[in-house]
Amino acid sequence: MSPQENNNPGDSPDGVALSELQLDVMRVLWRGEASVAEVAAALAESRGLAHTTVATVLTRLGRRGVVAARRDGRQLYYSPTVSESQVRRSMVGDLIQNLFKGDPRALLAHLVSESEVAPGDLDKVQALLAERPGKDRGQP
Amino acid sequence: MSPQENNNPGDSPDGVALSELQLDVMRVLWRGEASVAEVAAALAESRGLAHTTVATVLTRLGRRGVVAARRDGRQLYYSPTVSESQVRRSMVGDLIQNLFKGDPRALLAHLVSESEVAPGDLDKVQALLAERPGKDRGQP
DNA sequence: CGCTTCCTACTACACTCGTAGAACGACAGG
DNA sequence: CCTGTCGTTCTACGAGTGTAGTAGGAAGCG
Repeated sequence: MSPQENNNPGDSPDGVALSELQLDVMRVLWRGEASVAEVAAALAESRGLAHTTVATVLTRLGRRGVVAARRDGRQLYYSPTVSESQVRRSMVGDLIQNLFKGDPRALLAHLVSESEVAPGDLDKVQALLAERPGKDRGQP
Repeated sequence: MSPQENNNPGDSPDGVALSELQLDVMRVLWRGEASVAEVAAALAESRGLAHTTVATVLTRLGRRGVVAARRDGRQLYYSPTVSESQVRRSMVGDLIQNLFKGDPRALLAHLVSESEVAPGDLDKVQALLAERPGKDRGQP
């Protein structure tokens, strides 16, 4: 399969659930386009992966349409086709659906009761978000 | 494998990540001990599963130590060995770790910026939690 | 020009999950 | 007593994942 046109006709992945490794890889790509070697290098510290492993992961992500590959010489440069916030939206949504009956406020309650967030935090968050409106909904 | 003593020596599952189906099954058990048939019946509406499928799922959950089986005649009655909030803690924790660099406040920010929770919600949640202190941390 | 090096593509394997059929044993009804 | 019924256990299979080796081609070095 040529990696350029590896996007199946039924593309545009809206339900994007990624594993831990896949997220680690994506996080590298979200910092900018990267070759297999660059991704492998970036993950070398945290995980000692063979670089064919990284290649496999990227190929499979490509098959799922969540990254796109551009060939330059014999090197492949990968870039994400989904933004981080898109993935967050999707995965947090799934979690809320599965674990909190679809009620986001139940998750909030969990956070508070687990002392993960304090009463004052919401104000701060609110203030922060007010400063930079729009944020990064939808990738550039 | 006899389902009574199916708990591996390295037991006590603290990292409990469950799939959607597994959660559906657990939700039934959290309402009280149930046989395979009862679980299958409870899920019959939402999912048309063969009851051997349910049996398989329960067996596998048993192997992982998240449910315990009690035999009565030739029937097996399953009950959870982990509480719902334990699972929530674990899975929300994972999500925060993987998607929000371990910062719970980043998840809160996401919730707010996605308009999943409104500014006033935290107060309500807080009030609710104040009424019933302790809640159900750790199963009975 | 030939050999080493680097990269991708293919293949492989162990494991989990969703899903379910087949086999087998026990119990109840005629 | 024999046979059907019901429940568990075993086996199976396709898909996805983590992980990596091998093959094959291009590119550079001497």
